[in-house]
Amino acid sequence: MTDKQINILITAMKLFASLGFDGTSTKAIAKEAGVSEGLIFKHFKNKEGLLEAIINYGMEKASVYFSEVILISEPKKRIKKAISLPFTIDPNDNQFWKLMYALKWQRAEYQPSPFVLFRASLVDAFEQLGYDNPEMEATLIEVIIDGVATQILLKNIDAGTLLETILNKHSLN
Amino acid sequence: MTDKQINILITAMKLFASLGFDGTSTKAIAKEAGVSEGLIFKHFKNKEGLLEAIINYGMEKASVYFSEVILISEPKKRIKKAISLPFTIDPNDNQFWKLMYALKWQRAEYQPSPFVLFRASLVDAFEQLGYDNPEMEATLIEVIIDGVATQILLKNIDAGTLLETILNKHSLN
DNA sequence: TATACTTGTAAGTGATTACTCACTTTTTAT
DNA sequence: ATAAAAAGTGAGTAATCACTTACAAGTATA
Repeated sequence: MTDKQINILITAMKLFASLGFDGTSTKAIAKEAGVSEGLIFKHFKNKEGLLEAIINYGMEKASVYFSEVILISEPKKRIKKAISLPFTIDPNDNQFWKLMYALKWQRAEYQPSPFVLFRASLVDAFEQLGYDNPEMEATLIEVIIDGVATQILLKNIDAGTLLETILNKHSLN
Repeated sequence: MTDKQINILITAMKLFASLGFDGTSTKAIAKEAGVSEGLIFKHFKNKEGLLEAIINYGMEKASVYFSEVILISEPKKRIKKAISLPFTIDPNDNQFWKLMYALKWQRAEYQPSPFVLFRASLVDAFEQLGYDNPEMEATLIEVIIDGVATQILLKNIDAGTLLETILNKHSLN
């Protein structure tokens, strides 16, 4: 991808994140990015293709963090790392994650594969630890991640001691 | 409100919840509700007014549940009840809450007053229990509620034993 | 029954939408 | 240097958007 293409991508991502996909016109994206409207369609075929490109671009960067969790062999450490994920979101990526969470509520079918693998590695960790119901324990971790992400991305809470408190309640330190 | 008005309201809520506010046209609402498009504007002034009416209608019903929490004087019981809230969502109200959560990610400024009072009552409960950081503990409860709601509304998880597990980790039973 | 008011409709309105197309400019390869 | 390909533009397009308006039908009260 060229610099100009990435420019369009980032601009569109910011607008989608703040105004929503349907609330953002291709004209507005072109104006904000400083290119002609036609160029968007030359590069990304249509508006939907632009959204897909944004998601792929973002998930490619994000999957690095998921891998870091999955590759930890010691189960308790893996779970600990998983919970810490939303606390370590790069503020530069805030808009991408806002867009991802907004899409969650509007496109029921959509569930990127990194998330699926991530969940499986959590279930595995709880199995190794001999928990009665590893599936449910994994769900509880997802609950916390979703909840923390919501608080961090929407209100800008002071996450300072929150992580430690959560780890305490789950006996993970 | 007349039956016909409520009919428009419910129809619009369903469409907003599944297609998004911007993704739903007033023409589509009228067709689905079996009324003329003009009638929507006669009753609700404009599309934004329709959304406000939906939110007011839904929050009025929902605030009953918030009140039930706030009115509990024993702090531990109040917190317990708060956590149990998302587990007791009436499936008939699923679409309303999906809409509310979707709006959260698109309308940063919007925060209905029942939520504000609800949070204050949580902070108060943790203060009564002598916690070091009642604000953070309240945030943690909100984290759990947001996370559980996300899981229940989007994936339809078996919430069976999840509530008990959460209450256990928080020493609330 | 006559009058006033609300409820409802159908056919519009200008503005905006995603997208196309004919064309020019820039880049790349030989 | 030249030809081919890619990048980029700007003025279109039909369709759809939220919303209006002129008017008809229904309903309540005198």
